[in-house]
Amino acid sequence: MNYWLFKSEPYKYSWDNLCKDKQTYWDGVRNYQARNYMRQMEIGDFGLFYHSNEGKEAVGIVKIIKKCYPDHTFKPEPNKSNPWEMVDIAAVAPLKKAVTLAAVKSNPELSNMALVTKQRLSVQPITPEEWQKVLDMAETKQPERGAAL
DNA sequence: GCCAACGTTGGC
DNA sequence: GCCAACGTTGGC
Repeated sequence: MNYWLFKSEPYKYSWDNLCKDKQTYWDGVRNYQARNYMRQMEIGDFGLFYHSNEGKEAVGIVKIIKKCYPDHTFKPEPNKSNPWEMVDIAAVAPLKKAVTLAAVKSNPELSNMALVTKQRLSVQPITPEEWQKVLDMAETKQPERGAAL
C-alpha cells in the first residue's frame, strides 16, 4: 500500500469537480518522473488531492481505481510511440480541515515531504508516516480500504 | 506579475 | 555528451 499526492490547479480541475465526477482520468502528465510514479501505483492506493496556485492546500483523499495505461491526450506523431500514461482516480472523502502548504512547511516532521522538496513535481509519493501526519493535521481518519464517496 | 527551480531541446 | 536557451510550474 503506497500513498501519493496529486496536484491540480483548481481553475482547471478542482476537488469539487472530482466530487461531481466521482472519478477521473489523471491525464496530460508530461513529466517522466511523474509518469514513473504513476507506474508504481496499485489499485486501492490512497492519495491526497492538492490545489496548487489557488489554495495551496490538500483538500481531499482519492484512491487509485485503474492502473497505468496509455494517455489518451497524446497526439500521434510520425515515428513516435506514445510515451505518456495515466491512471484513474476516484474521490474517497474530503479532508475535514484542509492542510495548507504553509502548515506542512512549518511542521518539522514534514520537512522531507516531496511537496516541499520537489516543488514542481505534479505527482508525488508520500511516506506512510507523512500520510498519517497529514491526516492528523486534517483531523480526518484513515478511510477504509475500498471506501468511496 | 515576478521569478526561482528545474525539465527539455537543440546546436556544437 | 555538454551546455546555453527556452518553456513551464508554482510559490510569493
